[in-house]
Amino acid sequence: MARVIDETKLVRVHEAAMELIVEKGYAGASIFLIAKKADVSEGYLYRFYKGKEQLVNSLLDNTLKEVSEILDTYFDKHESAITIMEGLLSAICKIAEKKPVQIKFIFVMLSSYNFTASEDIKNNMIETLNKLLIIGQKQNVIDENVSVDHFFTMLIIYPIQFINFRLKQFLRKGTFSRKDKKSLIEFVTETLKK
Amino acid sequence: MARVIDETKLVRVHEAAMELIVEKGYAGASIFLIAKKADVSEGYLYRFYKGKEQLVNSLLDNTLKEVSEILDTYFDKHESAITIMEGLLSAICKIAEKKPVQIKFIFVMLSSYNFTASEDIKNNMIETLNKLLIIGQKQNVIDENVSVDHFFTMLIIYPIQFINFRLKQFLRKGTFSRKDKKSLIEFVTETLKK
Amino acid sequence: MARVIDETKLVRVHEAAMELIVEKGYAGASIFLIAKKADVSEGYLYRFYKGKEQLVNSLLDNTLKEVSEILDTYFDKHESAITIMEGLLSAICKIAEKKPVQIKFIFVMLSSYNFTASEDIKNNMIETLNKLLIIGQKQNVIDENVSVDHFFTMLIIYPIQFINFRLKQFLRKGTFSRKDKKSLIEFVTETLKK
Amino acid sequence: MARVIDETKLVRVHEAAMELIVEKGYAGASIFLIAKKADVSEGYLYRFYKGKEQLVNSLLDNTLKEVSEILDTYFDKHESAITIMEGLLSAICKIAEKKPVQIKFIFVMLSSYNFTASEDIKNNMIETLNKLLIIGQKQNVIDENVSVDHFFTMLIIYPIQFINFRLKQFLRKGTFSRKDKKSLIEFVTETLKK
DNA sequence: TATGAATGAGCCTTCATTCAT
DNA sequence: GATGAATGAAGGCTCATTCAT
Repeated sequence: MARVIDETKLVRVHEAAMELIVEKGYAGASIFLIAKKADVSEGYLYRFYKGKEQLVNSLLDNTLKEVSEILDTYFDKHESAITIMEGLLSAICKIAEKKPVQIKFIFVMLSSYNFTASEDIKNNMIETLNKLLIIGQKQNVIDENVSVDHFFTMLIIYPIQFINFRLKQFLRKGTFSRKDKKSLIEFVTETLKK
Repeated sequence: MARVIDETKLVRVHEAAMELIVEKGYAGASIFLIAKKADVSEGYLYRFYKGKEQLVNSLLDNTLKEVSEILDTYFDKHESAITIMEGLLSAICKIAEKKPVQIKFIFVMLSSYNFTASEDIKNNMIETLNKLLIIGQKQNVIDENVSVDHFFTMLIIYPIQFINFRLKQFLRKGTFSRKDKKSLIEFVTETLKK
Repeated sequence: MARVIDETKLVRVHEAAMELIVEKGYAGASIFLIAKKADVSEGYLYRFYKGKEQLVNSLLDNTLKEVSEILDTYFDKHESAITIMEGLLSAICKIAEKKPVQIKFIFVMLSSYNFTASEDIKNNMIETLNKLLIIGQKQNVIDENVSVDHFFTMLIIYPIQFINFRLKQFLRKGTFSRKDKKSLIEFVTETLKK
Repeated sequence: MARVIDETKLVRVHEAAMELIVEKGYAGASIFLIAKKADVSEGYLYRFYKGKEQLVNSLLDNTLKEVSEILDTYFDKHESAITIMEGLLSAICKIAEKKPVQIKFIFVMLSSYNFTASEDIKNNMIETLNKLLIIGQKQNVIDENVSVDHFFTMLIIYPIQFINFRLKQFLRKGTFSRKDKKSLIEFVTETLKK
């Protein structure tokens, strides 16, 4: 039998790729650098992906899918819109604490005109958010005048941006604390309420 | 007379660079493409910039400076915090209508860990925003609990993101209408108010 | 028993290699493709050959040896030069019908400055052709003025080229029929006669 | 004004490419090696060709066109089929003496299943050869039984093969002398006559 | 023995940058 | 001053080869 596939390796490639893309941008994250950081040969990733672009697209999809699934899970488990929203925000913050690269990666990729989330993930997310908005408005925790666009931007984009400008040290030292988390959740839910 | 011609050329280079970076990303916007689009030779820009990176950094600074100056202008001319904020938001929207490339460019560049606004511009903006926040809270048009971070994210980042996800057609067809403008200004000011 | 299985495998590798080299050239015939076509692992052939180049050299030698041995066989069995030549030409045509890959392979490899027949095979062939030429001239079936060079080119190279330009569809649809065979044998023998 | 194009450079690239392809095959002739041999930068040829394949295709076309044009010239200038054929053969031999690389290059490329002459050149050549065959048969210098296929193979392919097996030193030391030229022309014309 | 996961040298190609004109 | 021909470093990718299993 031939050597067995080392699953750790692929994970290392994923992490190295995300970190380098965040740090140096898509073009700056060369295959050489990614492979070196992941302690893997340059040819390795071509066993799993057709090329660099496919790797990055797959990474973006998986990362967004994670957020999308968190939303779905909360949506399925709970009835209260406020609980769902707080759960989602809390989950996003937890990712920011535990795996800040992921949030940075989403941040970087979402703001590119070259990469977009796959239609499936986008549609699924929009659908759930639509339902959540209606429920929230029925339950009087979201203002009647809030449109889907603002709901989406406020609930998903705003937190990601807020967290990242922290991590990017745009305004102050780059950490995202428990206090920030509380403040963020409150700000978003209050804003949507009215 | 000769000077005038030069100025036009450089402006053409700037516009071409921004358009191409927005469309194809930093790496996709090659010097060849930029020069071609600007109807200028490839070597031309090296008389003014040390290289591509310096050009782009300069572009980002100038674009942000424009926004910063709009803020300063409104801040100097008006006493009412709400008027200043509405003026700023309105100005951002006007840029989005008149020169959408600029807003797209800021959007793309801000969400990159490679490029950052120069310290000067950043500091000046933060200073003014700080003052505005305090005035706004005194005038009871900004909630007491709004921190500088949220104020900045909501007043500057949120509009840019909102506009761009429109233009990027993330949620729906990519236009930014007068109605959107009104809705955006209302949403932001209402949010900050309480 | 185990040996037999091995032999089949190696034969499959040989055939796959020749087919792919003919179809895609030396560089296009990758080890991966050869192994896949032969239903063998990529590492397999390295048990028998030092590398790709050795494999191909060996293949060329074996294929040419086959032709050389046909010539020797006819030469040993028959006295009439015309019978020997016709036998050889007929045998070459038969290969072209039964195993066209072999003829294509010789065609492709002979016209390369990278690969040459091994000295042994070359020398043996030249020796026999020399004898045959002398006999043929004694028997008045080969013109006195025909040199070894022309004899070799006409008897061996010309048929291979003629067949291949047929198969390559250079002039017309790519088949090599019985009529072509007759025409080829006649043309070559007539040419050498006078 | 910018630097002026150095025509010599491109010629050097062409020669280097042909020489290396002859010596090491298409795959062995790397861009690095070609550029080095031509004393040109690696990126140079991409100003004129889209890639390696286009360069080689263009080279093949130009080389074949040269032969094709020689044929046309003789065909237009002379009435006698034997003069035309002798002229063509003589011209091919002259190329072999003056620019042996060209003949070697045609030899190598024609026997590849990956590269073919462009349809235009092929068709033009076949057309002229067809006319020449008919004229030759009318003038009793080409046997009635010679088919187009044999005519083509004998008049074009045979000489190229003969010359190359000389140059390849398959049978003897690799030169192609005046005596060889005479012998070749005689052999081909005699063969076709009867 | 045979496999095929993993490697990394080397390929083709792009493109920021230089500099002769 | 302005051009654009030329460069060559660096990029993405392929594939012959190795070797743990």
